[in-house]
Amino acid sequence: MRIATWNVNSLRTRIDRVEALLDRHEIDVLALQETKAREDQLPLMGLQSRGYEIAAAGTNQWNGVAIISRVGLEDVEVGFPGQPGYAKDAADPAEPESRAIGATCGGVRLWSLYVPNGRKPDDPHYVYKLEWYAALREAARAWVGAESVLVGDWNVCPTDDDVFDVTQFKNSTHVTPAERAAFFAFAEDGWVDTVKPYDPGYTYWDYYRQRFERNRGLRIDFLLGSPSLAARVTGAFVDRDERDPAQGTGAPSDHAPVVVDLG
DNA sequence: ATGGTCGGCACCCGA
Repeated sequence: MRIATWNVNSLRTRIDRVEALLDRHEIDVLALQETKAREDQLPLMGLQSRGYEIAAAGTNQWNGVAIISRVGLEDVEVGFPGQPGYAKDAADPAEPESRAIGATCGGVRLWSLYVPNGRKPDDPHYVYKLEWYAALREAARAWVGAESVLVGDWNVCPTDDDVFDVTQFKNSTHVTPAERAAFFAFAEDGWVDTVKPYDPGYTYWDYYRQRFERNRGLRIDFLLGSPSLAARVTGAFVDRDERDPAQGTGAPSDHAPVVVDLG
């Protein structure tokens, strides 16, 4: 079985690229982030004609996630237990908890995750990000004993090797000790980075300043497997060609898809 | 310290 994750930066804008990706790599299960589409806006025809089902949640802003599967899509769950929302102010209710969707596909429990960006280390969104990480870790303890995988845009560079130049991130999120600790806490619970042994390369390049052409990227998209799922991994790769502005039609997403094979 | 480029219920704001 072949699973993949991709921060697509608008599913409607890039539906042709999604379909081409599924075809090109014969992907069985694809997790998407930043779909920027409500359920009533999903482009379904080309997916259904290829034999895929889709489950999605979110708004048309940044927090949309989805799972596309041709090996079954069961027990769909929007949001994980205890997932915090973000309240813009005391009077407003927390925003909809739509940055995580889970499903069982081909016997594997998969979560498509978009970890909150955090904006700036002194921003309330940064505190929210750390709370979100802690709540996810707690919820994930219930899944680590089964064949499970946590995939998506984690919005963190775990080590300095995962940033093209860490000195440019002095007052930025993604590299702070607290974010890195929040990410590495998953390893303490048994979660395994399934991609790094096969491809430790960047997965994101900013649209500005020809960052892709100069290979000045970040590694922030991960597939963390439970021990029993990690034992099945036979290979993995980052599809850099999908990020190449010189290939394909129209602007690419700023993230590359990440693919993992299970034996 | 800026600015550069994307996307969307858009002419700004968040990534």
